[in-house]
Amino acid sequence: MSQAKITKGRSKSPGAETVGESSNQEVSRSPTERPRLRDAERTSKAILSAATKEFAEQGYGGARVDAIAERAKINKRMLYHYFGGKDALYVAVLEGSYVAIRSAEARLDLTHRSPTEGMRELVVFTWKYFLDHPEFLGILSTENMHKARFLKRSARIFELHSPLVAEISGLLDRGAAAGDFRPGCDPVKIYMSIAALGSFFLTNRWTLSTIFRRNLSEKSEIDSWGEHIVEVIFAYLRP
Amino acid sequence: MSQAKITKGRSKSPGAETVGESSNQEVSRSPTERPRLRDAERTSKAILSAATKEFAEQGYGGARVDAIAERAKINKRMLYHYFGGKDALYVAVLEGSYVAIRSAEARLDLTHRSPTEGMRELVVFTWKYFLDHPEFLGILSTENMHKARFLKRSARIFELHSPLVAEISGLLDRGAAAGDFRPGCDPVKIYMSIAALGSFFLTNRWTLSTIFRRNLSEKSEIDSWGEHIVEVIFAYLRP
Amino acid sequence: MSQAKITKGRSKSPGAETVGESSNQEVSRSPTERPRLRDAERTSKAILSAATKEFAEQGYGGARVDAIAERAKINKRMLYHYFGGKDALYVAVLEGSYVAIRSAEARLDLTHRSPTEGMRELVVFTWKYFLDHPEFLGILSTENMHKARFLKRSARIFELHSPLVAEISGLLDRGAAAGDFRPGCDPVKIYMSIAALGSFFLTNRWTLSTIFRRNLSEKSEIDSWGEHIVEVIFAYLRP
Amino acid sequence: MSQAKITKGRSKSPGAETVGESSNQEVSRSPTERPRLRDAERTSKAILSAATKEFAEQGYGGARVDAIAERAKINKRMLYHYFGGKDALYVAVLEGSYVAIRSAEARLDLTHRSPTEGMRELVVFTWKYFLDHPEFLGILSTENMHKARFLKRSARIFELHSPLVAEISGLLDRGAAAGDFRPGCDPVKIYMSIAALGSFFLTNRWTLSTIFRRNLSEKSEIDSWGEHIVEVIFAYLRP
DNA sequence: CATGAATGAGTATTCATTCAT
DNA sequence: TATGAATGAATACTCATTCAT
Repeated sequence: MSQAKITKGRSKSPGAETVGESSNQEVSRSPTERPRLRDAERTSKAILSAATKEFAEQGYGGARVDAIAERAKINKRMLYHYFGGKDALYVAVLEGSYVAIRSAEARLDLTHRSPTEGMRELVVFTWKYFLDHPEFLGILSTENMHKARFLKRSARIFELHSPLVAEISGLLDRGAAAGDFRPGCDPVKIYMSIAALGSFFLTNRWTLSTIFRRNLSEKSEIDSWGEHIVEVIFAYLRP
Repeated sequence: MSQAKITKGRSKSPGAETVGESSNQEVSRSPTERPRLRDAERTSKAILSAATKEFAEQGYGGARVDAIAERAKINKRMLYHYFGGKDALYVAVLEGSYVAIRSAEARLDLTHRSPTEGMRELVVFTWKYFLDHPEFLGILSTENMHKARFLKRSARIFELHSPLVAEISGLLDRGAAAGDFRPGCDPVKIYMSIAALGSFFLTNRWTLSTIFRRNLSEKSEIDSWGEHIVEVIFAYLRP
Repeated sequence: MSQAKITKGRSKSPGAETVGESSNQEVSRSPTERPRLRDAERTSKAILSAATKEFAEQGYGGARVDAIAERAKINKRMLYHYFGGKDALYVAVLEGSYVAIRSAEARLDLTHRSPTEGMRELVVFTWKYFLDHPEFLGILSTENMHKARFLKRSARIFELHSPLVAEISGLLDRGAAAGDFRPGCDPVKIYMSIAALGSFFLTNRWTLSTIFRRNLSEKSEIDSWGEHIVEVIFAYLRP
Repeated sequence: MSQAKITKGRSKSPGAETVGESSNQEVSRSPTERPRLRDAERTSKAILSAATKEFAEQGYGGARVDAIAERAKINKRMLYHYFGGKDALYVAVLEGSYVAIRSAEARLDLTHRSPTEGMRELVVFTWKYFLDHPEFLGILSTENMHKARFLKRSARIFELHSPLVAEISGLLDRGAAAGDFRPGCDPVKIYMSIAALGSFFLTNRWTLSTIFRRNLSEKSEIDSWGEHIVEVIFAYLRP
C-alpha cells in the first residue's frame, strides 16, 4: 500500500519528490477532487511522510510518535489505526525509502547510453538524489545503527536491488569492451564507492564543517564535491 | 567485562587506544605511579568507556543512563558526580573520541616518509582505526544526526585538526613536486575521500549486506575493501 | 460465528436460550412471522449476545466496545445507535440475563409436583442452567465486583424474583406438611444455598483445579458435583 | 490510613494479618526504630497492600496502576522498581493472598480437637476469614475470571494446599471412626462446600440484596448465614 | 440503516535526575 | 566516595465515543 504512493506519477526529474509526499500532492492538485475531510489515503500518506522525516532526523529511538502525529497534522490515534505502531511504521518508512530511490533510478535507462555517459549519469543521479532526499540518508544511518534489524525482515529488498547491479554490470562490461574502463571492476564496489563519497559528505558534513572550520553546506562546496565524486570514480575506472 | 576489551592487545597498531582513554593511560604507564589507578580515576574511565559504547550503539536518544552505569559497573549516582549529566557525558565522549584518533594519527610521523609511502600509511591507518574502533564511527554518526550540535560547543576541536591538514598538505606538495601525485589536490578533500570510503563501508555494511545479499562483515570482504580504498585514492592522485 | 454457538444443542433443557434472547426468540418462532428476523432486530440481538459474552469473560472494565462489535459482526456505530453506549448496553445485558433465567425457571411448573420432586427439579435445573450459561455467572460476578451498582437502577428486578421465592416457599410448606422437609426453612436461604454450591464450583473451578491439582472441568467431576449439591440440599432439608 | 481498616477488630482469629502487612506493622511498632523515610520494605509492603485492594475491587483489567500508587502513597515509579509491572505485581498479590489464608489456617491446629469441634472451628474460621478479608474473595473472583492464568504459573501453590487437605482428611476419618460423621466423605468436596457457602454469600450479596430486596450486608443477616453454613455442613456430615 | 475515519482523555511504562543515608 | 530509593515529566499505546459520508 505504502508502495503505491511512492512510485506513482513521476515524469522527468528523477529524484525530486520527497518520499511519501509526491502522490499526495497530485491528489491535492487535482481540480476535480475537493480536499476531502475524511480521506484515508491522504491521512496515511501524511503519516508516512511525517514519519520519514522524524525517523531520519531523530533516529528510531529518538523519534517521537507524538512528533510524527503533529508533523502530519493528524490525531495520534490514526497512526495506530493505519500502521499499528511505531515499529511497523518505521518498517513502512524504510521499505518506502528504498522503493523510492530504486524506482527513480530505474527511470535513468542507462542501457541506451554510452558507458561513459551512463556512468556519469548514475553518479550524478545518486549524488542529486542524496542531496534532495536527506531523509533517505537519515533512515539508512538509523537502520545501520541498529545493524539492519528491521530491513532484514523484508523479503523483497534483495530483488529490488538486482536490476541495479545488473545495470552497472552492463555499463562496466560495455565500457571495458570499448576501452573506456579498465576491465574486472566489481559493480557492487563501484556502486558502494559512489554512494560512499556522496553519503559520507552529506551525512558527516556537520562534524566535518566543525573540525575543518569550513562550511560544507554552502552551495559552492556541495557542487565542488559533486564534481569530485565524478573525478574520483572516473580516475578509478580509467584503464 | 568492558575493561577487558579496552586493554586488549596493543603493540604496534598506532590507533589502538580506546576512544577517550589514550592520554590517561600514558599517565598510568609512568613507572613512578603505582600501576593501579586511583578509584576515582578508574571509576571515571569506566564510565567514559561504557558511555562511549552505549552512545555509539544506541545513539544519543537511545542511550540509557542506567545502561551506562550497568556497563561501567558503577552506581548511577557516580555518573552524575563525575560528569554532571547525560549531556555533559556525551560531550566528554565526543571530544575524547576525536582526541583519541588524532593522537594516534599524530604518532604516524608521515613527514619522514616518501609521499607515496606516507599516503599509503595514512589510508591504511585510517581504515584500521575505523575497523578497530567501531564506537568512533557510531559516535560520529550520532553526532551528525544531531547536526553536530554538541561538537560545535567545543572550542579546541578545530585546533586539534590543524596538524592533520598540515601533514596531508605536506604529503601532497612533496608528492606533486616529486611527480608522484598530480598537483592542486585539496588536502581536506583527500582526507574526506579516505574517510568516506572507510566509514561508509563499515557503518553501512548492515544494510548493504542485506540489499546486495553479500556478507560484508566477512574478513575477505573487509580486507578487499581496504585494498580498494588504497586503489581509489591512488588512482585519484595519479598525475 | 457467535450465532452458531448460541443455537447449538438445545433439546430439552428448559433454560436453553442464550441470556437475554429468550423472549425475542419466541417471537421469531411464531409461525405467522417470517422466520428471519428483520435486520434491525437481528443486529440488536447480535450485539446483545456478543456483549453478554464479552462482559462475562472480561468484566465490565475489561470488556472492549470494539471487541463486542467484532464478535457481533456489526459496525461499532450500530452499538451506539441501538444501545446508547457501553453502560446502557451492560445494563441491557444484565437485565436480559436475569429475565432469561427466571423465564426458564418459570417453565418448570414446580407446583404440580411432589415437594421432593419439585425441589430436586429446582436444584437440577439451577445446576444445569449455570453449566449451560457460563455467561450468566460471569455477568453476576462482574456486577457484584461493582457492588450491584448497575442492577440497583433496575426497577423491575425485584418483581421479577417474587414468583421464584413464592414457588420455593410453596414447596417448603408442602414438604413440611407432608413430613418430607423439616419446617421453618427460609426459602431465600434455600435458594441461595443451591446457587452457592452450583455457582462457586463453576466460577472458581479454575483456581480450585490449580490449588488441589484436580481437573474440575472434567465431566466426571462436574457430574459428581451436581449430585453433591442435591445431597447437601436434601441433607439440610431432612427433618 | 489503609492500615486502620485492616487491623480493626481482630482479637482471637488467628488469620488476622492482611497479606504483606503484618511484619511491617511490627517494624513500625518497634520503639527503637524511627519511621525511616527511605524504607524499601515499608514501601514495598504498602504497594502490595494497596494493590491487593485495588485488584480485589476492580479486577485485573479495571485496576489502575495510578490508583495503586495513590492508595500506597508512593510514586508510581516505585511500583515498577519493586515489582516490575502490573502483571508481576498482580502475581505477587495473588500468591500473597493464598499464603496469608493458608498460614492463618495452619494456626488452627485442628488435630488436637475432637472431630466435631475441629470441623466447626474450620467452618467458622473460613467464614470469618472471608468476612474479614474481602480482598481475598475479590482476588479469587478476578483470577477465576481469567481462568487462573496467573495462578497456573505458580509452582508452589499446590504444595501450599496439601496440608489443608490432609488436615480435613484426618478430621473426617476420626469423625467417621467415632461415629460422628458418615464415612466416605471427600475432604476436597467438604472444603469446597464450606468455601462455596461462605464465598457466594459474601461476593454475591450485592445482587442478592437487590433481587430479594433484603439487605444481606446487615449484621443479623451475616451472622445468620454463618450459622446456616455450620448447619448445612453438619447436616451433610451427619451419619 | 450502515460504515469506518477521527478524536481526546486516559493507561501502562520508562527515563533522566535528585535525595537521604 | 558510594548507594539505591524516590520523583515528575515524558512516551508508546488504548479506549469509548462522535462525525462525515
